[in-house]
Amino acid sequence: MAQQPGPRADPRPPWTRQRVLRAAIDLADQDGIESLSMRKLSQLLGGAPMSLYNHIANKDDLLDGMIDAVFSEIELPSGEDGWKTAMRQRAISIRTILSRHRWAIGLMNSRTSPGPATLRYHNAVIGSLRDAGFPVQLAAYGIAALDSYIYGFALQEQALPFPTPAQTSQLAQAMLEQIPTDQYPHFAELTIEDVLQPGDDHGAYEFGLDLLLDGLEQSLHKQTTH
Amino acid sequence: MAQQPGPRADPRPPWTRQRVLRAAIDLADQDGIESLSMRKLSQLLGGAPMSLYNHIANKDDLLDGMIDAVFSEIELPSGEDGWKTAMRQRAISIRTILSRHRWAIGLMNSRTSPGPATLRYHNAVIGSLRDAGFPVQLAAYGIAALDSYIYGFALQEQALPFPTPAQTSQLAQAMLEQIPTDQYPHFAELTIEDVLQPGDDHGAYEFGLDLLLDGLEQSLHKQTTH
DNA sequence: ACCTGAACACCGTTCAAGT
DNA sequence: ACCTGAACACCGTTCAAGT
Repeated sequence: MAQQPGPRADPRPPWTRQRVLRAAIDLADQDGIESLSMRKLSQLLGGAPMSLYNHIANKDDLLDGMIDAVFSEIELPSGEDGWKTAMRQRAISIRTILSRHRWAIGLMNSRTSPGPATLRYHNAVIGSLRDAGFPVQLAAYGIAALDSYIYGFALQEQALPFPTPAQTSQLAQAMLEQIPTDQYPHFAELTIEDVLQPGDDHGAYEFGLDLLLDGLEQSLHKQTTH
Repeated sequence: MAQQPGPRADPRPPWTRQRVLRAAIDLADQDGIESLSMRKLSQLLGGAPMSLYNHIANKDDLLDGMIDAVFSEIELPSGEDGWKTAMRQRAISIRTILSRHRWAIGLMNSRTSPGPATLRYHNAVIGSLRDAGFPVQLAAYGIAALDSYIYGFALQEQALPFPTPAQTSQLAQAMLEQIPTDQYPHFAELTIEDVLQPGDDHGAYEFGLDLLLDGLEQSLHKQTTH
């Protein structure tokens, strides 16, 4: 009986790269990327810091793996409902995922050795536009514009120190009270009339997104009718 | 004579907050934000780590000061040539400045105690749109869209590990050789036909920027003619 | 093949002591 | 008022030693 402890009995399952990555992502999700240290991670897994190096090369490799895991969470564009729908779904999917993995935003585009999920994803995104008739150059520009917007918006959302709109409003209120509002009337007005209003600003995201998508559609028509 | 050493003679001028911030920015510009440590900074200034704390409260305060200094470098919108020109100049100005201060990109929107230069800047940007007839809500959405694009584009440029297009092409070439290109044909095609071509892609930045500005102009007309 | 303790060269910051 | 050495609680990683 002691030889067959069953899957739940062992408090310390053997480490794998998968398990290490999962624990690292959970830690970063909960406590922020600045709390992710090799020492804390090993402690969370119930072992010594150096044991990690049997499954990952170093911290950089750890980050590469974490980012590839995040890319694997993004829904691939289906290609059935047209490029515009595909790009809108992509934008919304990334926003949702990055709200769970706020630490990932600055890293999604800065890893120089992309994993398989990252490559599959990028290939599908480009393919969605190319199949819809986008010339290579316009596809490149279009994706750069959309990605800039998507990651930039996420960057600004991540900058909010609290996840809920109510808490954010409260902080904005406190910030505003420390500022000489008569010197910055426009700033004060916009903060009061917009930032202090609750609501998760789904509107703001789609507003800019649609400006880009509609503009891209016009660019596509111009290029193809010439 | 020894009492009057002249400005160049003293190798260790007294530290001031100004001088500390300047040295910190220079260090971050040259070696990256991860190299900016209190210890290295104090060494650069020719003193002990703890001496820094006579001029700044802690590292967070140091970052606050650095970011406010970066905001002070951005040209304020003049307001004479219309909001569209003002916003385009703002976008180009930020891109130029963030190429010098790549470490700043992720921090511009995440500091919760904005300094005077930051407040003056934001107030001027909002004012530029409000004076042109933008309702508060549309100004807020418009700035959010533009800022997302501006910072997101900078984030992607910063992600490039080398500052010059030639070096970047070379790295992309090396990356591409390690990838099974037949599995990712769209990715390979775009990399070869776009990324590997030299040129600093001024075009890509203005392309997305104009999509947003033209779209914003249409939104403004719609709102004001109703 | 996988794990690990000790050690090294780093961090930011507190505290107490100097001038 | 400004500076600083020692100390504390942290880092990532190398190396040598275990099973």
